[in-house]
Amino acid sequence: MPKLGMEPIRRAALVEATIAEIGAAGSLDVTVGQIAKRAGMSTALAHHYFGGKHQIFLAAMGQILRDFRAEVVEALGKASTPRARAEALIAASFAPSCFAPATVGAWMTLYAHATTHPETHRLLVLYQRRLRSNLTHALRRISTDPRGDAEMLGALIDGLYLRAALAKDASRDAAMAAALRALDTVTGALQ
Amino acid sequence: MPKLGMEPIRRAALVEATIAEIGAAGSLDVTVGQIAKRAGMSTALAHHYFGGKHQIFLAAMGQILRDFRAEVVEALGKASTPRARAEALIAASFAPSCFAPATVGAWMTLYAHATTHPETHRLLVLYQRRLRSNLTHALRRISTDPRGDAEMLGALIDGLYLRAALAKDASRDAAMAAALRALDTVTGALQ
DNA sequence: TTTTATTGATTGACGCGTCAATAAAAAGAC
DNA sequence: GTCTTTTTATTGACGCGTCAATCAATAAAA
Repeated sequence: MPKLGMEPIRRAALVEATIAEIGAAGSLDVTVGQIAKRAGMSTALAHHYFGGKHQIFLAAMGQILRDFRAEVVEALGKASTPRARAEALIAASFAPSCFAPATVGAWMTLYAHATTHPETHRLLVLYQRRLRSNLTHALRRISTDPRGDAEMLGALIDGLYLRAALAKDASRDAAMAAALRALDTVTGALQ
Repeated sequence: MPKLGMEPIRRAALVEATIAEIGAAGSLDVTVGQIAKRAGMSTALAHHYFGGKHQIFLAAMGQILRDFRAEVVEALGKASTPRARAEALIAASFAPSCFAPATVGAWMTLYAHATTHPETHRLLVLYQRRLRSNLTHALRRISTDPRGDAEMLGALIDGLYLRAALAKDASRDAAMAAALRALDTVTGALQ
């Protein structure tokens, strides 16, 4: 009983199932069969709509980045001062959703695959460029070297996230506190 | 023509071949067959000496960490002042050998697998603990908060490495410079 | 003759992607 | 308003390749 206009629904279901399956497995060692099963369809249909496994994964990673971006813009919207903008960026980077198993697994494999797959690499640089741009803008009035400090803070956020996400006792708060402390140090002279 | 005492030789050859193959592929998507071929033996022999693929990879990652550690202790040996020790740790973390394709690939997959494989996770925390310990010791006399600053610097180093290693134009120098700048900031008050 | 070294061949499983077939909705023909 | 055709949806089955791991067999050293 083919209902028309299923394509967007199926695609969304597959992306969601992919993220869920990545979270359950903790890695990208997930088969198309598992994903299709969770999404309630056959493997053939998954291939029909996406063309291949790689494209399914790419869509899933893109979705995760889009979700993260939504969280960022929402947090930035509530911030009025430069300082609040910087804090919002940090808070978004260490939001609970970033520590969901699926998100962590996706990020780690994003890193691992960035070295080989150019499309994956493009997704990663997109994220990094946006974060740097946002941080630079936030620091424009409260740092003596917005560019350099933004680069430093961006790398620090990634490093802290890496450690917190991989630690068994997900120490979200400690990581966020460390990032905020660094922000204090950076802006200390102008505050 | 079985020569005796081949086991350590074969194991070393397999580990070396694994690292080389990871570098060539840029990821852990490497088969036992490829590794064995590069090491000049049959897949059966590789299994005979290591028992399984996972153990071969684990041995290779352990070797990479051991190589890194050797580089660290050598750099630390040449350093006499606390400041020089901190600089040596940073220099070792951004040494050219850390940017060899094989090393980058191994690190990224180490991160990716740490979420699932406990043994891999143990290797990672071993590295992190050592780096933090070394940094804390180096900062003991030149920072007002050696513990906190060591944690921050460690995360910063990881984050900077992550970005530099995955950038097409491997910007080693810039990353190292950023880390040294952060060291300046941290020790500024006591210098 | 026992232990160590070594491999070709094989097995068993798994997974991606394809294809033919089925079914129903939409669009066009008359 | 029926009949036909095309488009969209959907799946079971399967081919083809890959790969990890095993085994039986061979050969030399102890």
